[in-house]
Amino acid sequence: MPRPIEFDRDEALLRAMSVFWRQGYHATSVKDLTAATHLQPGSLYGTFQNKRALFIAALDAYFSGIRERIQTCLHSDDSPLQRLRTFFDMLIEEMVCDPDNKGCLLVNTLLETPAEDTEINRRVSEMFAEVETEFARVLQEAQAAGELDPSRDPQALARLLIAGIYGLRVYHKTRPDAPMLHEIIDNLFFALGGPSRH
Amino acid sequence: MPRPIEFDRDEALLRAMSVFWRQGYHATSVKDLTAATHLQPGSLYGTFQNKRALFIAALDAYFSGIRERIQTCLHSDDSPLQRLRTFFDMLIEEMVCDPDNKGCLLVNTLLETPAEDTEINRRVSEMFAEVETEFARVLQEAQAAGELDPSRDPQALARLLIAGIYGLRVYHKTRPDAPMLHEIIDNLFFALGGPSRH
DNA sequence: GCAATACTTGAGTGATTGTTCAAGTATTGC
DNA sequence: GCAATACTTGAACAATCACTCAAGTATTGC
Repeated sequence: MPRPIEFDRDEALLRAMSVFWRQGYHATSVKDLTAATHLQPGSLYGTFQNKRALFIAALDAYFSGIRERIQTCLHSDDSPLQRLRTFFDMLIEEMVCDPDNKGCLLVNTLLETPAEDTEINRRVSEMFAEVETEFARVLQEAQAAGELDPSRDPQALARLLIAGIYGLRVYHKTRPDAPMLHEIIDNLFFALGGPSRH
Repeated sequence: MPRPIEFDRDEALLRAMSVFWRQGYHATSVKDLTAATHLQPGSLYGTFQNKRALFIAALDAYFSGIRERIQTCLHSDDSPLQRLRTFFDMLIEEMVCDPDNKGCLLVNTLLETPAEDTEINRRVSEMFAEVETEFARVLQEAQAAGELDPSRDPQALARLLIAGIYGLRVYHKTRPDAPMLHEIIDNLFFALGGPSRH
């Protein structure tokens, strides 16, 4: 009996995410959002409570896209360490190919959000914790395969790799140079034991 | 003949910097700035052109504080690698002790500023380039002292260390845990060759 | 066709944004 | 004490902010 919704909620969410990604939360106005989503303020607020809630929904949408690509990358039939290496190579490729140089919405959000905002900080932290767990799992596989010294702590090394993602993301902002970023990862993988096996 | 300025320009700048540091550029209003500096809008704009120029001045003030501490740290009479290590330990101590968990104004700025804003991005990038050069110099010393494999590229390793700073800064936002951050640096220094000598 | 339903519209809310500027005031050289 | 100088003040600016809501409109079950 009711009039059906005309627009695609998910498509609007993706468009909103794209704006937040490019500009950050504070620099994005509701006007920007209505323009990007082609939604009137009324529809926007009817669908997503308010600007903040829309932002949080955008964070979730962003991460679910990431999660997918991480899974396929870390479950290929390459060797464990090679899979991790491929992940970082892919990350660099993505960064370098982005003409807007937007970086990662999650990392940007971590630094834009004040520490008092526990909800957003917790949410994003948990997302990276999930990736960290995946990394640790692959590192354990590497130990089982004899690729990684069994005396090393996989969880600790997973944290190093996560910090490596952060490092890449910020470094890229200062100097978007693919070979140089690859070299940073070469040297980071040195920490996993021995020279890179490229 | 003219009436002398009543307030201390540098003190006002430091107060403004503190607000930008805590809240970021966009989240800081001119009202926040007048409140923090105890300056009326007129005096603020008379002294520092506008909000943006004040922000850039704050970035410079922030970095000159950093530069000083880096210099003393990297010129102690410890061994070269130990000096680098001490720098990172100091960095972690600072981060953990900050009750506001503000992070680094420069890193925060890098991620908040869109890539189109070349002026601010260039300025901050150059600041880190200066630190990178210092790191490379110390790493060369380490090679001369037999602490670092002479076949490694000091400049490349300096970039890894800079990325390490970035990594720490972001990781700290997700989990402010000192021992864990130290462990990340332990593992990062693994990449410089061999286990940490702590 | 007729209620009933609820999505869409966009003008309008008050608050806040960054910025300006004329009026007021304090100091100095003479 | 008197100009001359210029710093200080804060009200006021237009623009924008996030957000609301009554009016308009399209669809459905009957």
